[in-house]
Amino acid sequence: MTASQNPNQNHLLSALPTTEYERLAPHLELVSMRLGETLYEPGTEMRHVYFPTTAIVSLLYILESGSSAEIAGVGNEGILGISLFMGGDTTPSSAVVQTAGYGYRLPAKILKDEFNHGGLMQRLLLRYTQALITHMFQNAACYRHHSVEQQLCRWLLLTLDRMPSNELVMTQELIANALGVRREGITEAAGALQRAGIIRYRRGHISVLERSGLEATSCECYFVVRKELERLLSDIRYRQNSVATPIAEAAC
Amino acid sequence: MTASQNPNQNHLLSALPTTEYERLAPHLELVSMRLGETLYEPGTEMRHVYFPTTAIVSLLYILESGSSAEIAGVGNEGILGISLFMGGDTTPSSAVVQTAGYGYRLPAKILKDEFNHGGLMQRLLLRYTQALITHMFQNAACYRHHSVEQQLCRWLLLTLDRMPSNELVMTQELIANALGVRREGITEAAGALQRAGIIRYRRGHISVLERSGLEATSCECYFVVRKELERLLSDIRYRQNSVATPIAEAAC
DNA sequence: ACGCCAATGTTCGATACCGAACAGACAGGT
DNA sequence: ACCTGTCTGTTCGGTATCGAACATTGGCGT
Repeated sequence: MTASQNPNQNHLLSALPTTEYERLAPHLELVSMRLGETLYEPGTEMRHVYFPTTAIVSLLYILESGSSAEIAGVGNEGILGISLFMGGDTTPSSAVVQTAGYGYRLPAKILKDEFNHGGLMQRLLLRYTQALITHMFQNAACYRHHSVEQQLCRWLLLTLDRMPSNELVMTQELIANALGVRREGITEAAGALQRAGIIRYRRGHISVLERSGLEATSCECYFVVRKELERLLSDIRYRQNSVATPIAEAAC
Repeated sequence: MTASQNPNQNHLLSALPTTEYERLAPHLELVSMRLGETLYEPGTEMRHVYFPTTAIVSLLYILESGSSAEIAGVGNEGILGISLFMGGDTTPSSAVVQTAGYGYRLPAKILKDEFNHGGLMQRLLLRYTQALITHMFQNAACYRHHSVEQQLCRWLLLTLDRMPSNELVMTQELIANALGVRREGITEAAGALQRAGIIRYRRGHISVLERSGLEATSCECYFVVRKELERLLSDIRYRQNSVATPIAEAAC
C-alpha cells in the first residue's frame, strides 16, 4: 500500500509546474493518517500543511458544550492548513481524520516561501481556498434548512466521490459528529436508506448500492458544491510526467 | 452626511501605506447603499469590490426553496468581493445591505492589479479573508447548536459593534432572513429581550438599553468571532495622515 | 386628519430533533 | 469458544421550531 503512494495523487501537487514541484519535493514527507487522528487542534501552532492522497479529513468546529459541526471536508483535491498562507498561523477549527489513508506533509516555512514566490502555487492555493469557502457557505445553509436524512445523503456522496470503491469505512457515531446531530438520528436516517435498498451497512462499513438513490434524496447542496469545485479547479492542468488521475484509478 | 464620508473610515483602506493608497484613491467612488439593496447576485459578473464605511452588508446564501442564511456580515472592517482576488470571479452568495450607509467601490481590475502587486494590500486582504472564514465557521456551528434567542443576541452584538449609536434601523423580517428563521421566531425572541429590559423596539428600530444583557444571553460565538477579528487585524497600523478611528467617533 | 400598508403580535397543531436510557448483536482478542 | 467492548437498534417523553392563518398597531404619504 505504502509503496503505491505518490505525491501526485494530490491534485494540487500534481498541478504544479515541474520547477515549482521540484522545489517542494525534497521536503514532502509521507504520513499515515489513522481514523480519528487529530492533525490540528484549535489555537496550537501549525508546523505543517498536509496534502491528503487517499485520506479524507474533516474540518470540525468544536463548541464549548462539546458538540461539533463539520465545516468542510478535505480530500485529495485539497490541502489542510490554509491559515498558514492566509496569514493567521492558527485556526479555530480541528482537523480530524474521517477516512484513514495517506497524505504528504510539508513544513510550514517551505509552503509559505513557495506561496510568497507568487507562482502557480499561489494561484492554486487561493483558488482552492475559494472552493473551500463555497463549501462552507453551503454547509452552513444546509445545517439551517435541510433534514438530517438529506444531509446524510449529501455527506455520503461527497465522501464517496473521494473513495476508490463504493464502500465507506465509518461508524454512525463519526458521521453524527460530523453532521452535528445525535447518533440516533443517523441510525434512523441510515435505516431508512437501507430499507429503501440504497445502502447496506454493517458495523463500521457502509456500502452504497444505488448512488442515484442518494442523489435523489440529497438536498441541492451536494450538487452545488460539486459543480463549484469543478468550475474552480477545472483549468488546472496536470504535469505530463505526473501520474495524477482520478483517485479511483490511482489507488491500490 | 455625504460630506463627512472618507475612504479612511474603512479599516482596510486606512491601513494601506501612502504609496499604495494613492494608487487606488483616484479610482475610489463613493456609493450610497440603501437598505435591502443587492450588491451582488450569485453567478453574475462582479465589476467592483466594495469597502463599506458606514453601511453593513450581509453575505446571504439563498437556497432553491427561497429560504436564506447569512454566512457573514461585512462592515467597515472589511471588503466585499473577495472572490475577485481569490480567483473565482463569481460567488455563490448574494450581498444584501443590512444597514443603510455609505461605502466606496473600486473597479475589479484595479483591485486585482493591486493584489497581484504583492504589497501590504495583498497581506491585508488575505488576513481579512481568514477572519471572514472564522466568522463563517462559527456561524455554521451556531446554526446547528444554538437557540434562536442566543443567535439573535450574537447578531445584535455584531451589528452593534459596527454602529455609531445603540440604535439599529432594522425590521424583524430582515433579521429573520439573516438568521434563516421565521419572522415569528424573531418576534418571540425579541419580545423576551424587551420584557427583560435589554432592548426596546418600535417598528423598524431597535434600541439596545443594556449591552451586558445581550452578552449574557448570547452564545459563545459572538466572543469568538470578535476576538479572532481583533487578533487577526490587530497589527494593522493606520497611516498617520489617515483619519481612521473607530467608527463610533468617525461618523457624523 | 385620514387611510393604507407594512410591521408586529398571537394563536394553533404538526413535526423534527433532542436527551437519556437500555437492549441486542457483531467482531476481535485471548 | 468465550468474553468484552464497541457499535447499532429502539423506546420514551420533552421541546424548539415550523407553517399557516389572522388580529392589531404604528407610521407614512397625501
